[in-house]
Amino acid sequence: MNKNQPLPWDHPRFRSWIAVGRACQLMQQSLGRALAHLDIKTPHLDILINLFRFEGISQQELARKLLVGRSNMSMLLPQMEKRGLIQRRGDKIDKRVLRLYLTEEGRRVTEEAMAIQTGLIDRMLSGAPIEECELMTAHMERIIDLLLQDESEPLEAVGDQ
Amino acid sequence: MNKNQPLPWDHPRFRSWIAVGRACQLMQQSLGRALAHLDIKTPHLDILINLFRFEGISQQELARKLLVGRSNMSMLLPQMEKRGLIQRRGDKIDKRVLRLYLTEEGRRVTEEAMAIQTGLIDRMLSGAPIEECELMTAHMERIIDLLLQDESEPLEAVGDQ
DNA sequence: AAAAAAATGTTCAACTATGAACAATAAAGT
DNA sequence: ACTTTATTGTTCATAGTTGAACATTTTTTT
Repeated sequence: MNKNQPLPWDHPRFRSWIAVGRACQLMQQSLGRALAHLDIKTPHLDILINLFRFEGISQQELARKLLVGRSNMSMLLPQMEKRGLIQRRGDKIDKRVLRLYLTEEGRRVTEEAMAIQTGLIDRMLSGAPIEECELMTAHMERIIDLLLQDESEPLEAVGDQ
Repeated sequence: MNKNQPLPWDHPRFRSWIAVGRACQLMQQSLGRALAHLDIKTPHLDILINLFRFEGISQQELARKLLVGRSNMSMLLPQMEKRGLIQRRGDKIDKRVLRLYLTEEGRRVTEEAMAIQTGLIDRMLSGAPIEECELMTAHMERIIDLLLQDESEPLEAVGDQ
């Protein structure tokens, strides 16, 4: 089509997003290493944090919040239950759903892991004033909203050339 | 330790980073869907973009740029070569290294895929003025630098309690 | 020059994540 | 009440990613 278009790396938004992706990737790796001594990995922490905040949530709801498939939860949760971090109890009125609760041990591990994660994030974002962080949050949440909308729609024509 | 500490979701930097992670996750998924008709996936595009920019790079250098292991490249590159997107030629002076080049087909696919990706990014970041994008880039690149430093060091005590 | 150390790419076993097919239960339609 | 449709969680085959062990080649040390 249009040759001599500005190359992507001359495009501020493109460069910006590439950097975001790389930073995420490295944060994930770094957090994984920092969590090793607690014998949990980052997917487990994601789960624990959500249970800490939304106790009694169902597996389905949890999967939606984490943007993963239900089967993923079916893999991870039983193993976390065996490790004594969480407990699964059937809902009394709807016998299909399993509701999730932290054990005492789970709550302890979660608090410690969250302290580690918060410490890491603080160190990494120490150069960003609070207002700039909140601005970033706003941008990211807008992106999340837009993409969740897109997920419902089948996506017709992309690009208007 | 300290009970009654402010919970992480009251912490602006924490909330900010969680949102960044979710946005990345969704962007990845969305880009994957938008790329399906080209018969490539996001890891392939990452590779293609880097070859587009740094033609003649070695597998090792490419792996470092993408923050993945060498074995990953050994898996993906031969299959991309069979698909006719790239070509691997041994370095003349160092017989260990394989240098990577785009084929004509590869360049064509890369340009189309980059247009799709740029379009998606533009749409998602349309609410963010250029200066804010560049500010974000600066923050992210600082994080990347810090984390790459950390990777070298063994990481001693975390947290100052 | 010979030996030791390092670097590059490959292979392989282990682990993770995913989506489709499935069983059990609930809700809606008739 | 009975049938159909939808929802929840599980299982399984598939595909992607990783790190360790390895062969080959280069660099450094002796």
